[in-house]
Amino acid sequence: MLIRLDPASGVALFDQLAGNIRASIVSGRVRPGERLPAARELAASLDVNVHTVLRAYQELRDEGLIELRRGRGAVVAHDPRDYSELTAAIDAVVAQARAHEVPPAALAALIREAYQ
Amino acid sequence: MLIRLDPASGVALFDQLAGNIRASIVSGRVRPGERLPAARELAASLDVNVHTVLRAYQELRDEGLIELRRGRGAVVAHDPRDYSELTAAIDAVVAQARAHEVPPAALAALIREAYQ
DNA sequence: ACCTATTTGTCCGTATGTATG
DNA sequence: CCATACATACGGACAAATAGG
Repeated sequence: MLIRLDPASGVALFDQLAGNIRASIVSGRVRPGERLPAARELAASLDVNVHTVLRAYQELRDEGLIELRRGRGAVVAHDPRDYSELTAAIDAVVAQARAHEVPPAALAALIREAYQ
Repeated sequence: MLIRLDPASGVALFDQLAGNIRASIVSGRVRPGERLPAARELAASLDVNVHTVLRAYQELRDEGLIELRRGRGAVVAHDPRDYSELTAAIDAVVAQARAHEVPPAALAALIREAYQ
């Protein structure tokens, strides 16, 4: 995975990194099930702190793009299949969220809560 | 604001803190426009690290509950709304997701996609 | 069943940058 | 100009889950 970071770009390193990896995933250059480098490895090779990589990874995890497990590492998530009933329910929820101007992150938090 | 944290609870300190403040906001105990204590202040009074408080604050910011500005601090966002229809739609989506055994991460990805 | 290495998760500490007032 | 306060990044430490021998 070819990643270049520019500390003087104005955009945070962890965001540059997340953006870089995100592009690789959505473009299909890294495929579902594939494992990303360990955070400490990647940090060393990019010459940044582990926390910076972990924050990028956690950002991607929150977006559902990768899965993080202790001892296992970061793995690109499998594409969610579409089910018609589910997508209908999703459309309804999104419509409501839009109507109430609820931002995506808040909606995600509400749903996570409801899930448990 | 009366906050108590339990380091041995199993749930992360920053999550306990975010949950505590979130409850205060949605219940109306702290009102829109009201300013939360500065991160370093709150950290000192709770005897935790500044990062822990900042992470909790940023979690709430991502949910749209508070606004963070350098030099100004954390302010409760002002948008009193009725969420009953939204929560009903959320319940429906969660029920569908459960029925189809769609994990939370995948659901979040689907909703995020539908949002755009 | 046990131990060890791997890897993320959290927390602490410190330093510097940058927008606000 | 100056104090305030969040934003980012670095470093170190230990915990907890996972995988493999």
